[in-house]
Amino acid sequence: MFQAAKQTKVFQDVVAQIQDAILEGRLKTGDTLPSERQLKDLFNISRGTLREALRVLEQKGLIEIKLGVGGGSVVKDLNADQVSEGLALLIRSQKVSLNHLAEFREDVEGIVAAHAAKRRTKEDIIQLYKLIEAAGQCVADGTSQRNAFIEIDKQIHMTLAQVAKNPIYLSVLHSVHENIHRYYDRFLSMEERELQENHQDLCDLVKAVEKGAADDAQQLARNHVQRFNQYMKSREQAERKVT
Amino acid sequence: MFQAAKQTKVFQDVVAQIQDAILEGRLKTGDTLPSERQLKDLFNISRGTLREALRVLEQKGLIEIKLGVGGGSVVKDLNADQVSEGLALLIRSQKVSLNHLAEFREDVEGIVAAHAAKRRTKEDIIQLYKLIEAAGQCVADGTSQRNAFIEIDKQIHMTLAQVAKNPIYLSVLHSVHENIHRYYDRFLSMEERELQENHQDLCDLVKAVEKGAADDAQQLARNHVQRFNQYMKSREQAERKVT
DNA sequence: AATTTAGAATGGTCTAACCATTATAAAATA
DNA sequence: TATTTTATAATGGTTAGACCATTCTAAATT
Repeated sequence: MFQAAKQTKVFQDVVAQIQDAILEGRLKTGDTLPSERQLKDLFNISRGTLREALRVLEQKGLIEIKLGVGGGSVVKDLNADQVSEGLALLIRSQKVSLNHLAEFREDVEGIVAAHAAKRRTKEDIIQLYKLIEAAGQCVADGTSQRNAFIEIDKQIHMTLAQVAKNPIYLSVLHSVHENIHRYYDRFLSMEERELQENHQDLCDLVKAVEKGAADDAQQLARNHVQRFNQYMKSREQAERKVT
Repeated sequence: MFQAAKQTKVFQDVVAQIQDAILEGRLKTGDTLPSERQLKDLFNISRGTLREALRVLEQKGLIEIKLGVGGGSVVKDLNADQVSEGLALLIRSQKVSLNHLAEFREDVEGIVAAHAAKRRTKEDIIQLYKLIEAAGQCVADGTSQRNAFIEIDKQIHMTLAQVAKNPIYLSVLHSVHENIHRYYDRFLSMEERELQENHQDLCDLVKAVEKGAADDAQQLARNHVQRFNQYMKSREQAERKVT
């Protein structure tokens, strides 16, 4: 399956060979690569060099390395984790502010809603209404279910991205939510009134999507996100006063 | 509810320490880390383990490793490379099609143009007109300057993203262009008429940005990208017939 | 039958050496 | 003197072999 390695840097050649095998489907999600001691002989390299290659593949999100008997390198299902980590690094290095992220989210969620309104199927709508109902239940249960509500809110947004039928939006939105929450979770303490407002937003949004009203859906999604952003900013300021 | 208790793996601890130092500014862009043999003593680990950590940091885009005397690990300036590579992997693994990427680009370039129209300064406009002029020169010089034209076209789009004053769009668009060109360069063979059309598109777009007409700018940008996308698709079909 | 224990396979780490590349200083040359 | 060549040394790249830590499995024990 593999060839003996040669190039300027040996480990890069190994990375390229295994990566290609994965991307071309010769290695599928869930497949386990041979053990390090077998691989090093297959590639005719030392174990240290092989391990550098595996570490790179792991960091790329292509494999996962498990310990112990029956462990080894398992081919991972590709997802948005890398995009997400890239964004996270940009934020932590202060090249991107949370305001930038908030604006970006507002734009993207608006577009996603518009696409969703154009492409939704009956099944999509059914799924969305299930989530809306679950969210409503959380609101009815009061602020104790706040975290549950926020989780469902996120699920609704991600579902809309799926309904939009363009996986890039799914990846991008996943990254955005991932990073927004990483830095804003500490502020979350919505009152019941705010929960209800948010729930109403989502109801209106899903209705617009159901009707296929792309422009309405886009505007509703933008308003919803904007409200969230403003809430977050006011929370941030409140915290600064304390500090 | 709980978080992983401890980093059992030594190299991960080293990655975290160096990464934090970079992100918190204790290590700045261009700084050179101590040599591997010094670092391994500082961390009190073996060189192999240290090198695994450095490989991870390199893959994350945080450092660059140079060979020879005076070489070593240099702190890199963070850019969109990681986001870009993430997207590239998603495309190569066929989780994302080029049509998806084209749609995404159309949306994003439209929004970027709208933001740019709202936030442009005099200096921005001057820079844009310089690029427009350079592009016009390429068109005048005929199809031999095709590649130069496309390069300037790309620069105009990236400049608009800068004018939009949100670095996320810069990163995202950079990633999109990177990946579009990686897969479409082979098709590029525009005729003079098409070059002129594209140039006219860009002129109109910059004028709209100058006037602050966000909606117009958005629509013009979308049309421009859409034309490019359609051109690419027709090219792709033409190639398929040959095959 | 359930539990405990021992073994073996696998990744994680360490040590110590040698190879390959490259900037710099020394030496040779024009 | 100025330029070119060569040697040196520092640095990353690679190798080899050993041992430790984790974890699944099967044997041994209860």
